[in-house]
Amino acid sequence: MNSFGYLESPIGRLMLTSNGTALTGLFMEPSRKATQPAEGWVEDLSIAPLAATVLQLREYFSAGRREFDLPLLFEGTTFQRRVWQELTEIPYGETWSYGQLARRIGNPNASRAVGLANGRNPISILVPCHRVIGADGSLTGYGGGLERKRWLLAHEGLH
Amino acid sequence: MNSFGYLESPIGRLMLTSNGTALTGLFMEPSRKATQPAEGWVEDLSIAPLAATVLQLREYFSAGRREFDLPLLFEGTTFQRRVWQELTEIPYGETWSYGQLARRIGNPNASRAVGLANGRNPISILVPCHRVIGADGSLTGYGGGLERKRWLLAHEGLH
DNA sequence: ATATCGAGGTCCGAAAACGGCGAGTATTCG
DNA sequence: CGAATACTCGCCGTTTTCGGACCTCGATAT
Repeated sequence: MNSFGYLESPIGRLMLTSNGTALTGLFMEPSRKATQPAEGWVEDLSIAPLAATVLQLREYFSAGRREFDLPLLFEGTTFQRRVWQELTEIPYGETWSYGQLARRIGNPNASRAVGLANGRNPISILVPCHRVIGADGSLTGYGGGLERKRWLLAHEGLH
Repeated sequence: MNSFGYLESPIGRLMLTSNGTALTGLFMEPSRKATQPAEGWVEDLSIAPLAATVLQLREYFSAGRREFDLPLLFEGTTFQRRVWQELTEIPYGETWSYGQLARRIGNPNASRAVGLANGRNPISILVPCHRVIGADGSLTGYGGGLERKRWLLAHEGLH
């Protein structure tokens, strides 16, 4: 049973989705991603994975929570899952470059592909794709808009 | 809720599948088709569509039932559904050629494509693809093996 | 700063291959 | 001479393959 729900946050409304046992998505509102719930989905924030996510996100935004402990389910290609998995290794308040990430997953030259996979990250914030920036320190891009990327990094004490 | 179950028959074990309200598949055992139930499926022959199918199949095999009255759900392309729908019009104990069938659905030259769609028929026996043979009377082919095609036609009093 | 080029995964559309055929010609055999 | 086979070729929806284009980069050269 697929469920979803919304949560207000300092960077706008967030949409959460779950397959019932794990979190499958966390999208920012005005993005061209699929923020529309699919057919047959049920709006219900009370199920365990979503309720826990709401709790921890609130703590992240207001109480300085630095890490998350939630069941995540990555739906994507092998390469994408490897990238997303590795993203969760980036510590709070730290940034890596796309190239660094590429080397970490064993494809030293795949930095551009990493950028692509980064952009397809279905679980923003929790999978901190916002902590990846250009090798020269520029922000380069962000699915939810550079404004939010800047906000998140600042919130984590950077820049 | 997807359910499935097995039924022994004179031509071997049959696998039945249902989406809960209609029959979605009837496969013969040693065929390279997906006779493996997919993840999340439940083995349960007692639900209405499957129970009714079992009943009517038993009558077909042992008591000479000539027609079926069951809720079928065709999952396929537009063309395939048109072919499968038309297949159900072939009377018991009769055979059509692939070309005849092609003409019936309005694509006189699509006899070969009809053969393809025929081979993809997900609901064997009930959708009597075994009643389609070559224009010269040869059996040509059958997903469950020519042996079974011959058996079924003989069972319906042919040859 | 800006331009250039090379890198790798993914998406998309085009093209080709693939069959449970059929009709029309050859060939082969009594 | 027929009447079976064998071969050829066109038919058509589907599947697979293939080639570019695209992109949240990075290193190098102006």
